[in-house]
Amino acid sequence: MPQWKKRFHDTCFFIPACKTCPVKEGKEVTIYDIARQLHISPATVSRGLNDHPAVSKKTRQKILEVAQALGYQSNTFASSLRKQRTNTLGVIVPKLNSHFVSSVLAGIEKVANEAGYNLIISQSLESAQKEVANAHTMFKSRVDGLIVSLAFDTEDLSHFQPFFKKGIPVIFFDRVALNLPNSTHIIIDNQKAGYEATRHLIEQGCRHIIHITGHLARNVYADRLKGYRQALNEYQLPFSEQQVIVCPLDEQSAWEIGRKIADMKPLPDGLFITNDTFAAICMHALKEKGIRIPADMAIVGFNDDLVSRVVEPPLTTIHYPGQEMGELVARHLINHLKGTVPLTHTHTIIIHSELIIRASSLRKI
Amino acid sequence: MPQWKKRFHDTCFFIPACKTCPVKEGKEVTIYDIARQLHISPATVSRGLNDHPAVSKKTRQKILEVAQALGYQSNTFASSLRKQRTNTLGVIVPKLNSHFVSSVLAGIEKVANEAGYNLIISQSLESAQKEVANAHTMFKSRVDGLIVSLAFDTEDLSHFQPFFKKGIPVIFFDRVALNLPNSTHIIIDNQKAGYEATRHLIEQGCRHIIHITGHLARNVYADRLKGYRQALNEYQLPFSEQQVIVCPLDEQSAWEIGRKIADMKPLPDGLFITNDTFAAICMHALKEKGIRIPADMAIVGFNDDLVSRVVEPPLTTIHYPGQEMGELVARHLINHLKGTVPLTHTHTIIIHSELIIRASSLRKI
DNA sequence: TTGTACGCGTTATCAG
DNA sequence: CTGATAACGCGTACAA
Repeated sequence: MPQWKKRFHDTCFFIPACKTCPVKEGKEVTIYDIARQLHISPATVSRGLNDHPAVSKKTRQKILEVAQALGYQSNTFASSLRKQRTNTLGVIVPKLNSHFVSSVLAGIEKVANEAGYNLIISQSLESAQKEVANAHTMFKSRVDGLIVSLAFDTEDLSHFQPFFKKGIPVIFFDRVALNLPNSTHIIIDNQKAGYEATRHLIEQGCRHIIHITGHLARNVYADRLKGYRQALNEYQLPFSEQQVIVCPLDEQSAWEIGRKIADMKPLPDGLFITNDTFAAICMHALKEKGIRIPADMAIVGFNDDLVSRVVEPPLTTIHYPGQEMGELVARHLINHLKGTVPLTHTHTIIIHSELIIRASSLRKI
Repeated sequence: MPQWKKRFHDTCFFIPACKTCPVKEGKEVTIYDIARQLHISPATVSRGLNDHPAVSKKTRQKILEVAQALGYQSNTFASSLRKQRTNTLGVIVPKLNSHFVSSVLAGIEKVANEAGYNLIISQSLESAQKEVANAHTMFKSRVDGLIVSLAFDTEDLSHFQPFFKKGIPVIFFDRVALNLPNSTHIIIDNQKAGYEATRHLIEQGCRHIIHITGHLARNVYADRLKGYRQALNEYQLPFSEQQVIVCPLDEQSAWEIGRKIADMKPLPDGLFITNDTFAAICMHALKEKGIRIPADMAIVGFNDDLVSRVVEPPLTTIHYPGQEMGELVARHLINHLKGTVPLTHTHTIIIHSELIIRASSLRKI
């Protein structure tokens, strides 16, 4: 007698209707329980549950019924152990607490769910060190694929090497690592966005525009700066290093820098800030010092976060579709995992972004 | 010869220095590889890696060295399968995109990490239906414990039954289910908070205060309403159903209701709104209609979200410590899992909250 | 202190 | 179409 049948209580072995035996209290229901119930082999049960073509309609039907009746739940661990795949995607983002990021996550989750993938989400809280820890956890969890938006100050990317070595696809969005070979990036055209934001300010009559941005190791900030300079250049406005303020884009520095700008002489007449929340706080600090927005100083932010619609005056900003980006990222990764699309070469996808003009930058010239 | 040794390449079996055999390219490193390298049994390796007391310092040392050298990663699936535990906690929250929630998550993550637990996070997006799906996923992922803050409109709680049946602890925070037996809840005193917010408005001279809140099936909203009524009662102010507006607390209804309130006759002189973002948008809508805050109408929000500090005027609100709450929740759950603390009876922990007074409600009486 | 042998629940392979 | 059997990698009685 095969080993697995031994688990069956002796007296019940030939009594299919015995409800007490196959499902022991407190024990998980397994394919063996189903198999015993139907007097077939576990192998057939497994096939039936996985829609294997080589199983008759009738048996499949019966298997599903009994599975249902017994409340069977496939054991992911056994399955993952055997299949060497987890059907899980990892996601590492800088912060969960932003409109953009949670839109992206919603998009990723939608696509992942539909494709039968689970998600492990973690935030680096803008710390490279925590990002390394998160990547490590993801690797240990043996995710089938990884989706990343880099932390503020990540420079060394070696924590992704294990993934590359093992052939686990890594795909970046927004805060990407373009110099990394064999990876896919999904971004907006940050240079263009920076250019348009700056040009808009210039067209509104600004001549002395300060640019506040984050760590230039991040593509998003470096490219927006390029766009800013391109616009200045095109309109033959002077540029000096002092016009660019690089800082951590957190709440505290927003207050500090807002106040510092209010004291600048000559007072700048335009601000291009790469973060809405930061811009909102700055604006607040400036108004406290009696500076009128946009009359004295026009402001453009970035991200179209909710806060941009709530501050006074409403903030001109750059909008880009988070949900869409998330869906695209997930779809891309999953297609690759399913072998539909080879992801061999470095690949960059650029999605649309647009300038949303609101009162914070609109003024008569 | 034991079965596992067979995997070893014949010519290498007695040659410990052979680097090619034990670690096959593309293959995972297992405890067998380490065992072969050291000519000991896999059992010893397993014990060594798990700090089992019955293993000599010397062998443990050697095991760790080789593990390090080979880049060994314990296989979670095999381990979980064997141990019947996953060392994973599930977290279901309504929305990731809020200051409060992401603070809580940061707290949970901190404690969970320290205790060696992994996290699976998912958002219900305020939909009961999605919450059910998420709970199901968590159950299939066989989390060791579950942390939940309920969605807006969840009424039926049967999706948590499988957890209770299987003895998996479920712990609620903020949006809890107090009528559920055998579960722990961590909350603030919402009635007290509601009372203090309302009393503050009354003390500022408000006599006709509107309360805007969410679905009263949720404890947080029901209790705040109680507090609101308690304050009115105490100051012998009249109460009618029309003074309470129950609505989905989303962006769109914020605009609508803000405008509706501006047209009310008589115009109310105070608003107590159970959500900062909603309050911020409302305030905006009211100001567009020429209503002065706080002179014509004083406003109190809830949550101390970042937006409350950025709107104009800054919003009086209720602050409660998200990070602390998260740490407490996680610590409680983990203590229970480790068997330190029995979580048998229904148990409620109340943590501190406070009214933060800002300009939106401050006026001369 | 260490080794042996087995089972956790699935799935892949091979043989009917 | 179905069954038997052997892994997947780990942890642990039981034995030595």
